[in-house]
Amino acid sequence: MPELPEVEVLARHLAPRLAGKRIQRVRVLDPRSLSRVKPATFKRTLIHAHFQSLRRHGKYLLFTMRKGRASFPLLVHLGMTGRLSLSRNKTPLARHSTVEFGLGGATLVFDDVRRFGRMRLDASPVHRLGPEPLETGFTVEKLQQALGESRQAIKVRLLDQTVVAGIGNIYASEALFHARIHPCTPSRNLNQTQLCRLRTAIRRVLSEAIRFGSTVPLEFSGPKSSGELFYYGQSADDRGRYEERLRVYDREGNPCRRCGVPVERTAQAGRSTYFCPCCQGAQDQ
DNA sequence: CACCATGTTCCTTG
DNA sequence: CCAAGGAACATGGT
Repeated sequence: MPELPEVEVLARHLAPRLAGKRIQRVRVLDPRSLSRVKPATFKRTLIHAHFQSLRRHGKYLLFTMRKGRASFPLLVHLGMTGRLSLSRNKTPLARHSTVEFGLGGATLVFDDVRRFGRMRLDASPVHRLGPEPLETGFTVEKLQQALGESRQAIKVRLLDQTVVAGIGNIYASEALFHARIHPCTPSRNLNQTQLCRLRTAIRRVLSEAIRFGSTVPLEFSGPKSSGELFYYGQSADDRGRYEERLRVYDREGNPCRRCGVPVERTAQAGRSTYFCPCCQGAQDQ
């Protein structure tokens, strides 16, 4: 589920609810969800620690924990299917729970079907990330500088987290559609106009998704019922609204919403790319 | 059974 | 050095 927008929405949801909360219990149900730290160390370090702050960096959630006078990081990456939910119940809607934090009255659950998500106690991966696309400093010059002189296809380049932080497979295709750039264009061939459109398109698709409440429809069932439950929505209504917003992703063979020509799918770096052959025609220049 | 999947990392080949 | 491709990780949906 998670690209930058989902992680951002999740961070905004959790930050105020976790602030100041103290971890009373740590359960590691699957040690594969931990990276570079043994379960015993993980538990010993986090037990009795407080949540101090939470920030998103790319697709990472960076929690700053506090224990006594010392602060330390807790870094979470959701992988493909990771979810974090805060629940009052003892049995949250988590069928594949791998790590749980007992907070006294609530439980923070890390649920991850495919188990590509990771938790760790160092923030080093954050330092390798490229610029944050939604920050004011993300100018055309910054984007150009980040792309460098690479001949790599722009779609593949956008998935590189050291180039720009937080763009995933869905928004790479979506941004290139809005920028009217063919996904196979060598990135160094992009002219000033295209770079300008690309910058705008990236910021547009990401911020629209955040505004929407996230792309893979997020659902807050909490405010109505338990008050603290959070998970990705499943309703057909949510999915419908979500899919309506996508212009090309997962729409192979369907008419382009702009010109009506069938959307095409191709594979790049082992992943699907969707584009409109008419609106995103030329791959040179 | 085959193929696909919102992510990252590592390795090999050209 | 760069780019591309594949595999690995693990599980579920179609």
